[in-house]
Amino acid sequence: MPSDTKARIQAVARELFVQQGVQNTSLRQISERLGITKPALYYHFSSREDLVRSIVQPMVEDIERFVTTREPGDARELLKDYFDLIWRHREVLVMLMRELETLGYTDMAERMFSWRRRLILLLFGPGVTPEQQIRATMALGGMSDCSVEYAHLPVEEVKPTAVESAAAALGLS
Amino acid sequence: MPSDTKARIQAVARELFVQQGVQNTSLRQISERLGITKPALYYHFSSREDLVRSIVQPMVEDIERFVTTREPGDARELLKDYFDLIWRHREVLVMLMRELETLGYTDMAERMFSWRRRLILLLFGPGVTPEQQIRATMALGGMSDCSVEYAHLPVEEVKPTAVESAAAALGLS
DNA sequence: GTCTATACCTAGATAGAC
DNA sequence: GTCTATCTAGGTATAGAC
Repeated sequence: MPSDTKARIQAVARELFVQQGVQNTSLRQISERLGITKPALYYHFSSREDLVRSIVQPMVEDIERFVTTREPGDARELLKDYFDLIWRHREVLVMLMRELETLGYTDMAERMFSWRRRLILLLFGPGVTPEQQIRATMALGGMSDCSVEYAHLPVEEVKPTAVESAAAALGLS
Repeated sequence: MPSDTKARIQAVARELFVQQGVQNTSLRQISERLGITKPALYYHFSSREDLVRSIVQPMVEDIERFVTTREPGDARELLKDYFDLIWRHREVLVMLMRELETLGYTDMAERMFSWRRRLILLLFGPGVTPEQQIRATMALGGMSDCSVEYAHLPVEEVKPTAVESAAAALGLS
C-alpha cells in the first residue's frame, strides 16, 4: 500500500465540506483532524482547489455521462433514473449548489445549466414550449429539493412519491 | 437629508452580494465602489454581519408575516400568493439559499425549515401524510427554482404555469 | 512521504485626527 | 461623517530538513 493518506484526506475533507460548507473549511481543520500537518496536504494536492475538484469530479462525470449518453424515451423512466442519479450524489450536489457562487474555480454554473437544458430536450424534444420548460424546472428542481430535504430517509420512502409528483408537475397524464 | 450614505452602502452591498455571493464580497470592495474607505462603513454598520443582516431583514419579516398570519384555506390560492412572495424577494432568497451554510450568523436554516413546515400545515392541515409532505416539497421547492431560473422574465410568463404545475405536483385535482 | 518553520496575503476591525 | 494608520487573526502556500 503506497499511501492511503490521499484517500483519507479526501474522506475527511468531503465530510467537512458537506457538513459545514467548503468555504468554512480550512486546510488547517482538515489536517488537524487527520493528525497531520497542513504542508502534508500540499504533498497530495497541489492546492485547495485541487482537493475540492477531486471530490466533486466523480459526480460531475456521472451526471455528464447520463445527460450525454441517454437516448430520448419514456419520460417517466427518465424521471426515475434521474432521481437515482441525483440521490446517489445528493451530498456533494447540495454542497455544490449551496456554494455555486463562491466556488468560482470551474464553470460549474454554466455546466449545470447545460445539463438542465439537455434533460429538458430529452423530456420534450426540440420543439419544447416555454410552458414545458417551466414545468420541467418544477419537476427536476423539485426532485433535487426532495433529495436534499429527505436525504436521511430510505430511498423507497421518497422516490416513488417524488417521481409521481414530478410526473404530475410535468403534465404527464 | 441627514445621510443617504447608509442607503447607498446597502444598495451597493446588495448588488454585489446577489451578483457574486456574500462570502466573495469584501468590505473593501464595497467601500471602493462607493468611493469611500472601509472605516467609513463601520460608522454606519457595526460589523459586516450587521450589514448583511440589514439586507436580509426585509425578506425575513415579509415571509415571517406570511406564514404566521395566513389562515388555512384554498390550496391553489395559497400557492399563488406564496409565489408572489418568493418572486418579490427572489434575488435575496437565492443569495441566502446559496450560502446557507456559510452564513452561520443566524438561525436561518432552522427558520426556513419552520416556514416550510408551517406552509405544509396550511396546505394539508395537521394530519399531513409523508406522501403529502414530499409533494409539498416538490411544489414549493419547484416554485422557488422557477423564481430563480426565470427571474429575468416578466411574472405573467412564469407564474400561471408554475402555479398550475405546483398544483399538479401537490395532487390537486 | 511527512515534518518544522515561515513567508505572505487579505480580511475584519479599531484608534484617533480632522 | 470620513479619513490615515494600524492591529490581529486566519488563510494559502513554499523552502528545506528528516
